[in-house]
Amino acid sequence: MNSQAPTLAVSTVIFALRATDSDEATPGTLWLPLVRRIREPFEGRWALPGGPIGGDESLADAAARNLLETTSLTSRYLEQLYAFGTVDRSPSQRVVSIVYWALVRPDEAERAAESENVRWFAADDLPSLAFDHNTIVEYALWRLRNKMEYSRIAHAFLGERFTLTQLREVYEAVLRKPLDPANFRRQIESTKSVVATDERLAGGRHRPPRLYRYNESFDLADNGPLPVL
Amino acid sequence: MNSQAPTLAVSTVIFALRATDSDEATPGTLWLPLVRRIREPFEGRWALPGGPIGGDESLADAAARNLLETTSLTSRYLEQLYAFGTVDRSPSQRVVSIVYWALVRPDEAERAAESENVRWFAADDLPSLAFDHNTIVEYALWRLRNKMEYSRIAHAFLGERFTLTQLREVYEAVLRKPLDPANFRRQIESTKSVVATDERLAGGRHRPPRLYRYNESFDLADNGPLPVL
DNA sequence: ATCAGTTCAAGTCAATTGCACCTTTACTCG
DNA sequence: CGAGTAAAGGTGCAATTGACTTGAACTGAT
Repeated sequence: MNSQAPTLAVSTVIFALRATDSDEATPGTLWLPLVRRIREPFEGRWALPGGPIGGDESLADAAARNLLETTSLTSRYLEQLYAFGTVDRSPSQRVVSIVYWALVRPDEAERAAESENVRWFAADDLPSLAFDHNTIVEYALWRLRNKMEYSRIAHAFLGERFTLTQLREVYEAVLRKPLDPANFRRQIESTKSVVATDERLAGGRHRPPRLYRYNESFDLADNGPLPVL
Repeated sequence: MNSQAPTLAVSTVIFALRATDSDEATPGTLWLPLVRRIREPFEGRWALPGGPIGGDESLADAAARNLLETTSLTSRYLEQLYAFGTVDRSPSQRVVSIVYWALVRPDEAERAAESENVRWFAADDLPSLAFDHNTIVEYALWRLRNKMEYSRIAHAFLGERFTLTQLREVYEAVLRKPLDPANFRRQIESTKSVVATDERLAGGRHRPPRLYRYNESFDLADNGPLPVL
């Protein structure tokens, strides 16, 4: 029996929407940045960004800091996913990982410049990752898709102003199914989660769509009485 | 800056339904067992049962073991709630608590004999607890009530066989609102989550209700692709 | 043995919601 | 100015929900 105290760490699954490189017309697919491990175990393999928890920071703070340090990313949406702690998830050493998931907007995503040790991957087409990180990403994907249907987190993928078509395309990319534009419009408008501005987006070869913004006084996440992160 | 590694612990919020002592007719209210702290900090105050994680057990195993050791309770339903880790939640020492929540059936609940250091409390009427445990219970209550509406966890409060009225009383006790018996019956039957047996419950001064059992091939919790606990 | 009381069980109906499809409007580009 | 395109708004059907009603089955008391 190994009576050594487990090591505690935080990791983060980051999601962003990016246009598929080859085809500009496709609505966009779900991507996530991974970092290459530079030491054993799993040296050279891709893994979720993460690290230890500082003595003077909360768990969410630690997740955000590790995110910034390893990928230069910041996020407007960060939520705890799950604590993973089976005995065999890391060889030789017992590690308990408290995993967060984050949504970043396109402008924020630009900061995660690809390098030798940071690369974006399509969420549906990942390589074999270090530790149990494939399992973790799968669970995060399930949570994202689940939460997409009963909350308004989709907004965290977009910038300040957006059209309803752009918002719908976020849903379509994450849920991987087409949505009826008319019904989508009605549903979103009925929730009052967005506010119409009097601006419009010109440039397309069609009627210019109205730009919307978030309704600040609207709970996007629906996480109950959780202590503020 | 305190660079000491945080201490890791598991705690569990346990829910059970018990008839209100004074009035046998009331459908039952939500209760949870607490243990009295026998050392500083918060010596003498009531707290959630919990303890350290052994080197050879998973997080859920640790929660179940601590549950058994401190309250003699076992549970058929145990799910991770949240990891709490703000810096100031415990004085003098940095503690990260991975909290589980459990549902126990009436026959299981009997095992938690009240003693000097274990006592049942009504969920809506708790004293001031140790650490941030009041916050934790509040969040667990929110999760329970939330999950009650989209999953079939209510069954975890009942024994092998039960009437639809008993099942409805579970919902009424947890959600704190009366439900129409006829509509409730229709909804439950449409989900196929229960199977009618040909037994009936005799003894009441009325038409004997049919007994039902769980549908084993039905996912009660809807927790996605989480690794099996 | 009959009756009163209680609860199970099944059915009705109106209101609401969700979803598929259709029409009109307003703009850009050639 | 006309063709093309997507926004914006509307219509109707099907499924679901909630309030209510009715009849059946059983126990315990008279």
